[in-house]
Amino acid sequence: MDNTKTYEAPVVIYEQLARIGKVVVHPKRIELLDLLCQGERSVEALAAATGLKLTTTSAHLQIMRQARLVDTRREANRVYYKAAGEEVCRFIAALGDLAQARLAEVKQILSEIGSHAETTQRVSRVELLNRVRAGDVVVLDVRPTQEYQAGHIPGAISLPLEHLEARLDEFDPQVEIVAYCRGPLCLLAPQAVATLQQHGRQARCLEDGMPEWRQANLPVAVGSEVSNLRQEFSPTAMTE
Amino acid sequence: MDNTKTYEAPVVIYEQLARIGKVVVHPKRIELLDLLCQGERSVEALAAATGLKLTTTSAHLQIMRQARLVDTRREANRVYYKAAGEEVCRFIAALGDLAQARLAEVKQILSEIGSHAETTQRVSRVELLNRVRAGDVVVLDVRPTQEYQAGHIPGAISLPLEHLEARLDEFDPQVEIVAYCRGPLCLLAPQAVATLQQHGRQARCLEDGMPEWRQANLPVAVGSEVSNLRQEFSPTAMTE
DNA sequence: TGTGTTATCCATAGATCTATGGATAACACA
DNA sequence: TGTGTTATCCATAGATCTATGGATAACACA
Repeated sequence: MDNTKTYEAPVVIYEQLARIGKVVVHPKRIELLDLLCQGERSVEALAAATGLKLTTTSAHLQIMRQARLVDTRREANRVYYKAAGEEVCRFIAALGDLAQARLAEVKQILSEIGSHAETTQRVSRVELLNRVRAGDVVVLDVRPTQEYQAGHIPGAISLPLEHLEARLDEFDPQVEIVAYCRGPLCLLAPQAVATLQQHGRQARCLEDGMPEWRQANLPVAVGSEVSNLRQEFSPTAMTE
Repeated sequence: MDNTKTYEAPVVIYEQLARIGKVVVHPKRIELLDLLCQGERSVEALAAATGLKLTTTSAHLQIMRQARLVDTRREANRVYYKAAGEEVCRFIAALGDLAQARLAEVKQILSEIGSHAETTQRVSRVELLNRVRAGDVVVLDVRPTQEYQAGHIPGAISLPLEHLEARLDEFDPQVEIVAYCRGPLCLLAPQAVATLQQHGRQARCLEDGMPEWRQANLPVAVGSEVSNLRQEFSPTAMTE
């Protein structure tokens, strides 16, 4: 059978797809991409967030850049990376969906950590918007402060998960809390809700997370925001 | 900063996602998955289709099986593989979309090969259905015969691309031809249309390919089908 | 049971990838 | 220009992946 150009082109196509596949073969690169879907970050910040050495982080970012999945911007000494378009974030979301559909382990991890959280229905974005207007709900952003400042739901309080337990008594058991984080793959909010529920608070997760909120074209606030909890915190405490 | 279980769970999640990412890091595995989205295949058939040795093919399939992206069925001596659900095919489609959006090379390959084909609008599934009923169009399946037999558009003629040139004179220049293949990543139909147009035939591509036709819940025929071209071919010629 | 067919398992050479220390580059600011 | 900061480049040891020949397993059929 002749093996001329007729079949060569499709092979080339698959090699191109594999360039993108190459990015998502390494867990840390998926984590980096997921972070970059939350907003732009410097290399140093990405290294800190993922626990990688700076040089290793940079090496991973080069691989992502070669696949055209990230864009960069230089500002003074710093280079800021971000996801190169919505398609990238949608692809990562599709990867997460597939993993949830096919890998029992993922389902199990999600349900274990968020076992309490998952027994209660998640709050829809529309419902949250209405209740924020009505003022009968506390919105809690449990991501790291940096991500909160890059963009959060207006009126949301920043309380990174690791500080939640120390500040539990600031929450009124009578007022429902809606927590959110990075999205369906992120376990920060389910963990926060589990903790809150264990301590007698009414708490639920928002459906999905911040990137999905953004994609739904809902309002996004940036920077610090004055806390509207009963007790005021000092700004330094808020920004870690 | 404490590095206890708080941040451990998300890491585990990304490792699970990387299990799936691992599948699409190799061009041949993407090709195999794309083939398996066309219908089930024996290991031997997959080896033949991709040009891999049998043992290599089997090794790739094991990796895909570990990621739960394929299901198997044994029938006598043969083991038949298929994509483990629609999510798998949607994921491969998402990968293709992302590649098209981000990689200029992919756009270029697609437009080069199908340069003529792409200047003319593709035919929508609805339009094709109507015109098949009206009988004023020839539908051409240019995939390998095996894939045609696993499922094709009712009334379509099987003419694998490599035999097209030899049988060009069987097509009436007055009747429009609509060619289809495996989907947006497959270049068989665009190549066929380009060849047909170069020889003075009216030809266009169908939007997407067979998997998308299936997903749209449109009728699918299986097995051989009597040709409805002006000239009849012997069944042996039809089945390679 | 014996023979033939198809797929998987096993072992391994060679290729590729990953993490990282050290050097270098790009920049701000004195 | 000199110094400090941030990121990339370079080189490389060690880890992982790929292709494949040979052995084995699972089955049909005599």
